[in-house]
Amino acid sequence: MTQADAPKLGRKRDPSRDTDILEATLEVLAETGYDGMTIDMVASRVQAGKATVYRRWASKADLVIDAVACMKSKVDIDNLPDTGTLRGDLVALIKTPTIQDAERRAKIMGGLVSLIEREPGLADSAHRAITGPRVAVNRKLFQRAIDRGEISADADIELLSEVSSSMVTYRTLMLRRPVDRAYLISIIDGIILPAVAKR
Amino acid sequence: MTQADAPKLGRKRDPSRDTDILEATLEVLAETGYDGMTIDMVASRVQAGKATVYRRWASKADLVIDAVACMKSKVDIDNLPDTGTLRGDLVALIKTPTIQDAERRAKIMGGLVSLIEREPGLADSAHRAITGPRVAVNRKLFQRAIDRGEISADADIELLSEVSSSMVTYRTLMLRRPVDRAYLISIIDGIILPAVAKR
DNA sequence: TATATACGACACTAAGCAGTTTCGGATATA
DNA sequence: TATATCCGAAACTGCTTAGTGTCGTATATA
Repeated sequence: MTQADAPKLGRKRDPSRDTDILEATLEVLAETGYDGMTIDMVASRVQAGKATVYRRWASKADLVIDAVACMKSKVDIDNLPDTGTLRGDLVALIKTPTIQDAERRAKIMGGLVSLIEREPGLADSAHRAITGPRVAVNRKLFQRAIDRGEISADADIELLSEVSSSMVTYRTLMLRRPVDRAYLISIIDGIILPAVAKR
Repeated sequence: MTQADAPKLGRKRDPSRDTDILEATLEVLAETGYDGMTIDMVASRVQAGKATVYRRWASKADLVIDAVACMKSKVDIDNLPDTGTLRGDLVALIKTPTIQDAERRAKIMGGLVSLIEREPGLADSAHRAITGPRVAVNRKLFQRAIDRGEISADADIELLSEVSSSMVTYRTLMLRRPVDRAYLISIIDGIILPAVAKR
């Protein structure tokens, strides 16, 4: 009953094409932005025809929205480092693949700006899929530090959790300067930790 | 000699059309972004013909780049408030027109993302014209606070000066949430001031 | 084996837009 | 007054691209 109207005859759809196309969509989106991206760029990147794309998604906007919604978080929030100090935890999350992922997410976010302008409802789900997971990780690390009495209990955790995402996005999209280990460390040591220190 | 090849005959160009068109360009850019903007939108907004635009700028990109470069800073860095405390100075800069200007600049910056992608050299001048002035103001206020011994002398002034611009831009473009007085105050009291406090 | 659908490839349509040209009228010089 | 340039308006060209349709082929059911 779950597939009541599923076709019984004919060649089956290849589900691996779905994920291939969604992944290619994110790549092109990060490289050229929504307006610069064409369906042909996406299709040809995975050796597919446009028809194969339009058989699955009704429009370019639908494809992009779905691709963003299907993004997976790179960091497992249920298996975070626990070094005993907030600084140790934050620094432990700075690894080459994590940095690259952060830049990639910033570029995807930038590619979405013009689409969000036209579909404001997308802002929420975009944030939830792209930067939300990292903000949630920070929030959890801060809360843990408060619970163990390491940092000020009345720190504005919500706002502080968004600092690194905001600054990485800004640096990547607007300043076009590289996000490297030294920059992320300077955010931790120059802003985050001083701001939460007990006094 | 300065106008050696200036035409002697015929109707003169109306210089007021230049500024009208540049101003309209920034408006449309903030509203629809670079890719969504058409020359007709800009021209018709100030009751001009496309030919009048193309007589002055060779291309859409040239027009936008010039419009951004000609942006004026809303805050006069040589006439900053001096309340005696860093918090007082920062709060004194939060006025309705300043907030609106900050949101407008964020949207212009967002509208430029796709153009910057194609012309990376633009990133520098865009930052200098749009958010640079506000960062410079913060830097000056911080330096003054250090000079009077109010805040920690080894605070990372450069980074801290960029915090508010980063977060306002992020909130406006990505989260699409309003930037109001309460939000700006929370940045000051929840991040900036705690981070620079002497200990 | 007959039928129905998916596939990649590609031709095709329709719309939007950058940039050019043309027009009648206005404004400057000589 | 003759000439040259500007103006707003609008027609026009050329290109790009979203989305559709078609083709020959591959793969599923019955």
